[in-house]
Amino acid sequence: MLQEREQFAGYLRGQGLRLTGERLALFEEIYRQHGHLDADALLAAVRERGHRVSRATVYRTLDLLVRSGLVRKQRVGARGQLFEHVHPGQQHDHLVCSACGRVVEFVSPGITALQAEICRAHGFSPAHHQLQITGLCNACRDEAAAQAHA
Amino acid sequence: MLQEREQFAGYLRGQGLRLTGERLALFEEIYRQHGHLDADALLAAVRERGHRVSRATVYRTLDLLVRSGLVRKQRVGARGQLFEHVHPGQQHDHLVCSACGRVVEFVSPGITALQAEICRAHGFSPAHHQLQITGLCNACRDEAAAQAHA
DNA sequence: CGCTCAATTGAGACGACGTCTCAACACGCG
DNA sequence: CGCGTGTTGAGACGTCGTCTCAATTGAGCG
Repeated sequence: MLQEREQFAGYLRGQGLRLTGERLALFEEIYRQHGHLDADALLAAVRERGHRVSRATVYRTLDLLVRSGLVRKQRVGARGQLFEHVHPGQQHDHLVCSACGRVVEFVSPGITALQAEICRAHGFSPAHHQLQITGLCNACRDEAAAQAHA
Repeated sequence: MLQEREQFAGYLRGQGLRLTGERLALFEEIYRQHGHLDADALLAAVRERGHRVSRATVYRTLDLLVRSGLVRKQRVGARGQLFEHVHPGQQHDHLVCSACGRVVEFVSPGITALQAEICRAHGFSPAHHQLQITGLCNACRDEAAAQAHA
């Protein structure tokens, strides 16, 4: 994480921007979190630690983090966008249960190869991909089956 | 399309719902369109043909079409959700240019196999998937290169 | 054919989410 | 210290989708 922090600081320096307390607090919080979280959750978590930060600053800082390549922004599930810090060399994707909304992460080694091939065929330079499989998780499938019986 | 219309009518009948003029107009319009479109575009297209339909009805009908399995709803690109009628046996995915926002469809035969394997490993029953590759299209890559030169 | 009642609709209020504006503030530098 | 630019918070604003509710429609039935 120290390396990432240096990357963030370097990006800001290079753009003539400042590494303020708010930005640092948001950066650290997003790296403390294991999975994805939305802007509101991030705001709540940072405030929980005693920082006074506004919603606008959360979105502005997330935008900077995305630009610096440290954070990924995705639209997954029903609404809103989720943020998560980038895991170097290990991009994961999502299984979404359409009944309970649960999101499970998985790693798909085969996807990257397919991605490169598809992009070559269409003249695209891929930056990253986002695969989302929608379906029913174990629990919800069983529940649906039980209801169908009754 | 007659078959699909029958499927829609059958779904409605089965639920004790009615096949009204508004629903039929929306159904036909979404099948006239080749690719994806958003709710506003659909509303405009239907009004263009002389039907008076409200925004609420558009969303309500789209929901019915999704439930009946005829239409797919996806979040792709920056904001909003896109709708498109289902092409039987040929699910396509999307390349999104992060510079100009252009969306290109492609078919990925290998994805379905990977999908099934991943779901098996995680105890999911897949309903469908959504793969989105973000990057730069040919034109925008050239433009970016030209700007870097100048 | 007209009744009845549930389904459907349109208009607009509402809610979630993200962006923008602007005045006040902070920080680096001469 | 004072200047200038970057940053911030509060809240207004815009977009997109949902919800409410009164008016309307339409299918089934006598």
